[in-house]
Amino acid sequence: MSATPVPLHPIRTAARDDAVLDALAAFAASEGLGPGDRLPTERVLADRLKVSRTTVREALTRWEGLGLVERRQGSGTYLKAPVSRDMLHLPLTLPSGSDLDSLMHTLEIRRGLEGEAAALCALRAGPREIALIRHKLEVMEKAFHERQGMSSDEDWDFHQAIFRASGNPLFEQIVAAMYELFHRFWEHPLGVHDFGHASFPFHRTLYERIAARDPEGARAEALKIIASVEADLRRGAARLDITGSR
Amino acid sequence: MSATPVPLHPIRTAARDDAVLDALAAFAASEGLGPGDRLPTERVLADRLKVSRTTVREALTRWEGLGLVERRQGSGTYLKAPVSRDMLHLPLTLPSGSDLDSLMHTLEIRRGLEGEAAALCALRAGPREIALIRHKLEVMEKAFHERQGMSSDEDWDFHQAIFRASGNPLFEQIVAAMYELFHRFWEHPLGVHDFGHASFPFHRTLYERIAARDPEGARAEALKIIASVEADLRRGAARLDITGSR
DNA sequence: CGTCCATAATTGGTCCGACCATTGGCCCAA
DNA sequence: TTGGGCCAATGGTCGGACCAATTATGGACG
Repeated sequence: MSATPVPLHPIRTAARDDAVLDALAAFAASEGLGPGDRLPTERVLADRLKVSRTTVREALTRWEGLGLVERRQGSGTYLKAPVSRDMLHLPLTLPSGSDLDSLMHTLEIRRGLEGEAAALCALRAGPREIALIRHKLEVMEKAFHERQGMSSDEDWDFHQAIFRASGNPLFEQIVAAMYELFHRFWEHPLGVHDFGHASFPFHRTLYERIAARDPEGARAEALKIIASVEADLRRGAARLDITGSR
Repeated sequence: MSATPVPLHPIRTAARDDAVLDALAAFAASEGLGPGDRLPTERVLADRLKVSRTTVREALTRWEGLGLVERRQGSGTYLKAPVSRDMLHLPLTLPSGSDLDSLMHTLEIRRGLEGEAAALCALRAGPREIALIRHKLEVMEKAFHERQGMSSDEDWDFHQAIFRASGNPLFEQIVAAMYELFHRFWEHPLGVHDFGHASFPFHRTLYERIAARDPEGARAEALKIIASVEADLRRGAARLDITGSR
């Protein structure tokens, strides 16, 4: 078979659902609708778009499944996330990960991405971004000393600032999903009440390597943080003798 | 804020849709249905489950949006991925730019993940996995020589085999999304008709490092592939003088 | 005047029956 | 064997109806 350079997209004859979502995204953009805002009722949409309510509902159902929208019976349909006409929806489906392996898997992804993001951040961050990262670091350190332990929120704010300074929005979104995945099954620190403690000093060294515009140094420090969390996780797992089942 | 150990699942007022999906997942499990298999007609499901076809359709629409299922009018509804009652779906919405920067962003993600996956693969792959990777490599090399150039499909098959051998299903899913994001705006090789050509030899060296159980060597070879594609992309962009807009 | 509660209107959730568009198999003829 | 045309099956859309939860309304009562 000879090469077929053209992907030959299958022709979409019926794209009514997609058309509804496109129109809705355009509407949200023109109206400046953001998360929390309420969008028109299904009946209004059906009337305005000249389609049946069934079609509107099918379209909204898809957005609901993607977590973009929340429907409240008797109240209305509300935006949960910013929507746009050209967005890529990446549904990650994985076997119910309440076991140690799944937690480790999220850390493996983070190991790859956090190192890369830190390196890129050291290359691209401007003075303003570096100042912001420093600020987040200080907030985190303050919270650490006050509460005698790592604080998830402040810790995430710090990492988030680094991702944003990397100039690549994909880092933040993917790692945010890993964070959520991780915390969904990490309600208790597995009996290790100083969980994450060991990773604390590396946050400052990571900041220093970024401020020094040292990509490889920053990457190394970021990897230390992940390795430290991994070690804590293994420690807690060994203590609780987690075997894999929920 | 103090720790709130209980996730507090939002109250599910209406669980009819979910009940349908649960029943369908159970059915798929009992029948041993896998990807590619066709599942019962909407009308049959509605009759069997004692719900209306509308409800069945809403449920299937959610699965369709999650990419678990594919509907073909006039033919039926087919499984695209293994489904299970307790499976975690983490929808991820990414801004999909159509400019050069976005293409580069996907490569930055791949740089982090492919290196990590290659290293893990070298650590964990068993003889069977390594044999499969070798086979995919040979298929790719054969296609390369026959068509005088890289072939996307065979190339992806090779990388996919590596991801699967890494033991972490997240790698394949995330990078698959990056692939899609990349190819969505890369119909033509930007005028570089030997696009990807330079990355060809590194595929074999990558395989050799994996077969030798050399994690860091495998990581290095994987990074060479990404760097090569990046260089090609910059080359094509420079030629076409792409400035960012589509 | 303000508060409280029953009532009505609004809105999403489900159901039904019908029809359309596409697909795929079947049969028959060239 | 091949080709075309017919036809049943299947997903897609439609309109209308009713149910359930929520919210707004407005009057009664302290």
